[in-house]
Amino acid sequence: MTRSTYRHGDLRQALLDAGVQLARSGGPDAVVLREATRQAGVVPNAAYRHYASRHELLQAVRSAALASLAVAIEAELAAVRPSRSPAVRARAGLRAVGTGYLRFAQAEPGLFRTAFSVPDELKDAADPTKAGDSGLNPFQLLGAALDRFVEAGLLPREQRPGAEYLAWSAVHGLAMLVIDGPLRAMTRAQARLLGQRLLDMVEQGLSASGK
Amino acid sequence: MTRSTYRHGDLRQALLDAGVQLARSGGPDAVVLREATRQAGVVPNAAYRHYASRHELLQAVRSAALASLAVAIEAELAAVRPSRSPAVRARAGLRAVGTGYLRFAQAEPGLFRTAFSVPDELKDAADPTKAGDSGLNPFQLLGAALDRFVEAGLLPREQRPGAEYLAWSAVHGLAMLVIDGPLRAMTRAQARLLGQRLLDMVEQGLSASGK
DNA sequence: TGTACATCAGTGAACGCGCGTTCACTGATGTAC
DNA sequence: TGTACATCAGTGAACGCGCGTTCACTGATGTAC
Repeated sequence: MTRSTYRHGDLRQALLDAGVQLARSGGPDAVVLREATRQAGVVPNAAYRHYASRHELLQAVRSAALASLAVAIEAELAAVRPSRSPAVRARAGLRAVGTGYLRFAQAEPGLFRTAFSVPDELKDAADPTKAGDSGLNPFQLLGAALDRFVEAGLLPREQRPGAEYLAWSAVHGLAMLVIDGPLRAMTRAQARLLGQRLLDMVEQGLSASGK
Repeated sequence: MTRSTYRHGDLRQALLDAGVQLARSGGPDAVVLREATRQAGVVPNAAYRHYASRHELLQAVRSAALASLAVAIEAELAAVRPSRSPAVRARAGLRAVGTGYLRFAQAEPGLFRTAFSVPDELKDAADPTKAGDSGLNPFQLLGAALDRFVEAGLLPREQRPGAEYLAWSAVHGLAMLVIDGPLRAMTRAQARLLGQRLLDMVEQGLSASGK
């Protein structure tokens, strides 16, 4: 790519876009600084005007990937058909979060893997660059869904703390096995079916009061 | 390392051992052919007498890692205290498989990550180099535990197919989040507790007949 | 039991690769007067 | 409205790095006679 202008215009954004594109097709290792500058039509070291290092660019890409995931979950939540019963609504909401997560992983495996490589400490999670349109990041969206579970009486309040890690584990594990692991030979339909069964399990497993 | 003999003795095994050591401390990317030869006290290209490529060495390391995982699960299974009730035995067996899996992930994160990088197609799973002392690989150990679940009447027979993927997902996801992901700041005790809660969820979620 | 020889495990030197990063620079832009 | 100048985004050239892999070799070992 060649430019007509000497100045690029918005190289910072162009590098980020290129980085996202690289992550999309090859995961975190594919986010190569030199390749991003190539795609932006710029000499390699020009990147250093905007990012202190390759690592910093990768972090920006990661934030963008997490934000995309949040948006995917929000889209699924928005599609939940309303219901008068709070319990039905709560179940549908949790299911929507899980479904959105799994769909995103399947549709954008490269971004998904990037989002969870060299990860956040949980405390960094509040960073707004990782959020979706609602201003919540994926983890917070899950938390909110579980809060509604408690309010609807589907989950004993004393079991609420940490419940996001349980639900998250199940869904995250399936995502990893399907996109990158031994289940990657599955068809999309098989994976979707398995995803729904998994969400059944989580729902049942969370709701049932501890033994 | 220097040798007194011109011949190495068992370079193939020495390279594998070095590879395992590298994977142990740095995951799959750390399995660097030149470094393995360095540790074996041999010139880099000597490796090609025994492995066709770096990739082939990595595959051998992966198999070894899976076998270690199988052994860890078997150890947990062996520690299950006997019970006359088949249901109690079945529950304890499944829990042992999950616990062994999580313990291994926590104790040997590098090997764990290596075991699941660039993974098997499921059909390759029968390879005996990936099995533990029982001759079963981790996936097969899980399957056997679930068979006992069915026999004990804890899982409807028609829900047995694919159930290993559900249980596996949950446990695998937690393992990933804890060793490599946003939960890696957790203490070992916290992680163990969370692991037990997760296994509760799986048990409850599998047993409950579909809604 | 001794010798000739084939085998093949390990050597030595070198390759090309693409990467991240540093340096001193140049030239377009926008601002101060 | 026009000119001088500071700013700083992007350039050009180069670095050292460690990697996987190929080549022609050498020399210890074990076997055949």
